[in-house]
Amino acid sequence: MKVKLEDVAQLAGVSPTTVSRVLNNRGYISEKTREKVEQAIKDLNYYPNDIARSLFKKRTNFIGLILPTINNPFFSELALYIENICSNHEFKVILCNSLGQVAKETSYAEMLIRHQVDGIIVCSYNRGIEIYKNSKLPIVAIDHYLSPTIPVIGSDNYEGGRLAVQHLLNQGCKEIIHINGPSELETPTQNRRKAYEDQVAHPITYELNSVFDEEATAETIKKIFKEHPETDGIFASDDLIASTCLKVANELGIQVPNQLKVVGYDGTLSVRSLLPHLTTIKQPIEEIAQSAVLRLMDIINEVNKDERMEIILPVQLLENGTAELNG
Amino acid sequence: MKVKLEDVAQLAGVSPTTVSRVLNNRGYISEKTREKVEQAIKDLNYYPNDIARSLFKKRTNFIGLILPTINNPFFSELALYIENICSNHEFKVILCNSLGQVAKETSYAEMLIRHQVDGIIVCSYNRGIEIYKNSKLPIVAIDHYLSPTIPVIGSDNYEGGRLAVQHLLNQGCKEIIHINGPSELETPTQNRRKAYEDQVAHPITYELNSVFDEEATAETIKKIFKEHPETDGIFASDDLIASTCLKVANELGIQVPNQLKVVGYDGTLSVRSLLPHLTTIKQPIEEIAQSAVLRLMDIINEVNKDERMEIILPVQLLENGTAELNG
DNA sequence: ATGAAAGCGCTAACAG
DNA sequence: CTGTTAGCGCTTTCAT
Repeated sequence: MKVKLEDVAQLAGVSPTTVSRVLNNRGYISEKTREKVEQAIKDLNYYPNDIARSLFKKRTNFIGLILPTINNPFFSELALYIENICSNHEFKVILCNSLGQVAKETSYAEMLIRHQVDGIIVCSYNRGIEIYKNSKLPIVAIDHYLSPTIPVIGSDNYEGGRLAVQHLLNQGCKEIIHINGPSELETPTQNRRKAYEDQVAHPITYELNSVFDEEATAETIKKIFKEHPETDGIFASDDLIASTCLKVANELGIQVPNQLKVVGYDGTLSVRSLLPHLTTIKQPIEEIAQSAVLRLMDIINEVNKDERMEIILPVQLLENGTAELNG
Repeated sequence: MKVKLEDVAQLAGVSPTTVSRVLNNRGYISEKTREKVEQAIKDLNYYPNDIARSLFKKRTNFIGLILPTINNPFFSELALYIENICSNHEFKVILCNSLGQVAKETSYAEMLIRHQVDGIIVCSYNRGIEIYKNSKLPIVAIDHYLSPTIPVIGSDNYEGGRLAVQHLLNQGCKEIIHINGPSELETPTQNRRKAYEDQVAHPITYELNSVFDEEATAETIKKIFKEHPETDGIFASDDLIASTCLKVANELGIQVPNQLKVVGYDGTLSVRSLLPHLTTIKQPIEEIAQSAVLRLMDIINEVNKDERMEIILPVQLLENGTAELNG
């Protein structure tokens, strides 16, 4: 059997209450008693049962993190920062990969509620998860509008789009095409598209319906070059799509940046390391993580509960080579 | 207040036991009663409290996943599969990024114990975490020997090293250099090095002491070219290192694969997508995840508890271009 | 400065 | 087929 608080009390010759006091540094305890108890804890190699504690306290110090897939440079970097900040605040993270499936996401949300998590950070792509709206659970969303009562953290997507397209124009591109995810998703990401459309005379956006299917992405890109051979600039809504553009261009013998300039989006550490010459818009991922966690904790602790329903952080253009002639 | 089982019982006009029976499909319940209860559950929007349930059952259905950093293609892919398989088995995953720090890893392990996780999957690089050895908790390790009682899951590192070096030799390399992590870590990864040393006449291995510091890695690689300008082949112990080799070679005007051939290791989906021409050794990451989770569940459920202390899965050479003249 | 007792929300004997 | 009761391990009034 696992050793429990009562065993410690017995060995130390005190009551369970006293042991609890030592554990939590609460109330008055004589130095002698404290030492006895601490010795007993060591002797028995005792670890408090946080499940029992949570049951009593109605506070688990767990938060749920729901994202489409952790196996994506943006989400894994975000998750790293989120988990780190949480761990600094004594919070623990339950990882949920929704895989873009509504059913999965719903069942994760239910699981988290049943497990009494103190809050949830959502960065999924799914719409219409009613549970988010009905539940009184503290929730913050990253880059997605889930409901009017759920704060959104994100970066300045319009400005990011503007920077990307402006850069391509500055570099002499005449025929710029935009590639983005499905437009029916209500995500601030669509602001990248809006910025693009506001800046070019005849905007042409290609929509990907499965962002995580590289084959399909490659096919779409091939279609672009077939349907619009005059294309000399591509603004991709993320770096993975941009990377696929480079690959397809390479296969087709199109030279980058001479014949085609490409700007990506996200600027994760992984992509900057693996694809150092990709010009991209860098999101402030660490700041997004920080804001999301702090905002969530505010809601959990009921401070500034209803302030700032939207936090927008600045982005940055990284000129690395795929969109510049003189690198 | 949160609605609890008792509230459901009251509304349905039955005892808490009956509600519990409906919830768990245990024992005999009349159809009428079941319907009443289910209606009450719906009306109250009731979700069972898994914390209370866990306390009673002494089973949390939580497992801890300890890895150096989720922001790494290998670990994030592994984590995706692990979490997925767990979720299929009704297990939930607590994410822990040890950041390669012994203190962090120890405190994570303690946290997991206090939270009564049913088991832990460890893929960290840290040595001498005593807690793993002392605790009676079910643990499996991925690619690391933690103690004689802890099963290890990994792929065939010696064969992987052999394949990589043999390939470089077949492609005509005369002076092959190996880059690896610190040799004092007792990881099966060192078998990649051993295979290399067994196959070349005058093995030269450069050791990185901080695998996750790209700057330092780049410096080391520059040193290689300075100290051994005759180098015409590099076998890197992971793809990120290989990628840095490509970058440095590019900066130095060394042509790949003409003047220098590079073979990496891991073959993650991310790297294959971002760096499709990198020749590498592909680890069976999904199978590793599957084996680890199933082995852990066997230990948790006390079946085949002491069988198979080491599971070694096959690897595969992916010829993509950085080590072949005719691609 | 310390202890006794009640209870967090749920489940599982045991009765009936 | 359903209810009563005790208890999972801990914390916290309330006494003393």
